[in-house]
Amino acid sequence: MTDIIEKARSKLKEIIIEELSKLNWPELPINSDPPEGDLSVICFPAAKEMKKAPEEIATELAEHLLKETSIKEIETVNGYCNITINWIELMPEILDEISTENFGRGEKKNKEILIEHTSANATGPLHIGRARNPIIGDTMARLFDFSGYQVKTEYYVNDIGRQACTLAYGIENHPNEEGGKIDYQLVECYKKGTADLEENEKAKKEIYDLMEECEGGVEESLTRVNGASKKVLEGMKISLDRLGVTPEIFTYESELITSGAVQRVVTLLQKSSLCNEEEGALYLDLEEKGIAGRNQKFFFTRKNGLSLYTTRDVAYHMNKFERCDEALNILGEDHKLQGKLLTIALQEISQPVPKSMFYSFVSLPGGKMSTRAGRVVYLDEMMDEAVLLAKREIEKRRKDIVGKSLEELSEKIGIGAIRYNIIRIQSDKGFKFKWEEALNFEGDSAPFVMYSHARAASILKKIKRENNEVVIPKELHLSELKLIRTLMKFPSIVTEATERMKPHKIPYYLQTLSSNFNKFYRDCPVVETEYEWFRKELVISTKKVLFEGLEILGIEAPETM
RNA sequence: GGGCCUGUAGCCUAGCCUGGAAGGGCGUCUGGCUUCUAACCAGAAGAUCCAGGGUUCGAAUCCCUGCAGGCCCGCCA
Repeated sequence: MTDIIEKARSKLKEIIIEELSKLNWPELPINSDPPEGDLSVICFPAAKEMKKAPEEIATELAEHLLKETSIKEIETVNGYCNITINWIELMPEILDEISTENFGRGEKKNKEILIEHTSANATGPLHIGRARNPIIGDTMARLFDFSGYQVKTEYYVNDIGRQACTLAYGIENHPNEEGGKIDYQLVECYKKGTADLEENEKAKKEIYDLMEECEGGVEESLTRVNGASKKVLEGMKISLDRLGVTPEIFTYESELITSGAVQRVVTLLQKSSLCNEEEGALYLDLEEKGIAGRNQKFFFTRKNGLSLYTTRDVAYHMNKFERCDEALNILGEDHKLQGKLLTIALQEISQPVPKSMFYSFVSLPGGKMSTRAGRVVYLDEMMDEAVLLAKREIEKRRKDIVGKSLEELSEKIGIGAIRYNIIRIQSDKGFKFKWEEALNFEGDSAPFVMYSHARAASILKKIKRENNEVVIPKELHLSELKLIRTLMKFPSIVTEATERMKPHKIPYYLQTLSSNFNKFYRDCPVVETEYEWFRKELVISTKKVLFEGLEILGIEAPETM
């Protein structure tokens, strides 16, 4: 992506540096993203050497630079020399760039990235703590796609192991037909199964036997357990779908056993020089990898020879890399150590390693989320609340929106608000869930951004003239300048958010863009004015960037609201 | 005990990688809808950037030491 402004900035920087050396002044740092203007020369460092106040240096420098035609104006504040580029002369190029179809989109890369997200144990309905995973994962998938990668999304289903076996046992021994949606229905079976596991020796043995059979690859047992997980998963998928998240591939842990992939990993790990044995169980000694203490022994088989979760995870990643060039995992922070061990194991057998993004947990005002203590907010519940509130808000201000349109719009706004409010927070920051924040429809929120988009759409609808005269104003209104400046940042924001895996950059950017657009349409009338053509171009571009920014967040941008 | 992460106005949050003017939002107070939709806009008040030390002309940002909170430390998943 050619960046006109970046070029203009670099050129101007060179000019400034040249001027400084001509004047025989010390070289000064230049800020390329100052709070005011486009470039800012920081004059403090020269103060001592020149025996002058920074403010005085700034003023003098400004006088020397003013003759430069690419500079629109210079303001000196507290020893900063703030330079505004002459945007008008760049305007034709800028308009060209921001109006291209692919503005902000990364060039097509011939790289397939597989993003694994959610992968929650299929034992019951998703709650809002877990909801952070699909929202981050889906947003990253959209970001990578927008940046030009070929993206696949995948949900890893842990359909063997204690939880899955307990579920299968629960369904068979405590059938339940009540409770509506299937994941709510079956979680009751799971709860009863868990109670049995804890209190009833016979049940415990049955569940542990089932686990062993699964790990050992007994087909009938695998089918039983996999079937149970799949049922609950159906319910979870409905919730995810409503959130706008639809993982493309579901990979089942059991498949890794039946395909022999796990066994192959065990064989590979056995050949490692780090491999040791203790009472028949195999482990890697990680001392030389800098891991000491309790985690030093990384077991990959049990004394009965069966595999462990991490062993299967190694197999899973080898399987993944047969299907992609890069892998990204979205995981809760409780998986950090696990991720580290996985990486070491993969490296030990010369396999590629995945990237990981970890997020902190969501708690409730009463404390940690706990199904047992009845302290949970389900994702479904939250979506219902948000959509209902959105509906009430629409009814308050738009009597003309009714019926199906009302339902659809409420859905877009309610779901959008949730996604926005979760993704806006940096992922390694934990937070307490509060209804009033989750349901915020003002300020830094999805509806705020959506509203700006709808206003842009509305302005465009009011433009009647078709072949407007192309007129670029001789002066830009400050609100126009700030809007254009913000628009031009979009490509670099997308790149940064993708590459540094910081999806929260997008809502932050959209908030700023919306805010600048709102000020623009307050200050600069568009319809039936001398500058209708020019401003219409700005509105079109803003609308498109808002639309695409929201799309990256998985939020639909309505034409009216 | 060890490891990782977080700490910024009453509340939420950006900035930390790459040092240079503490940015948004909620809430509070004041003002603005006969003029492209007021989910908006303008203005005000509100910050010892967890504490202490170090490096630097300059530290929210880098380094060290604490403190507080979260997460992890099984031949579980």
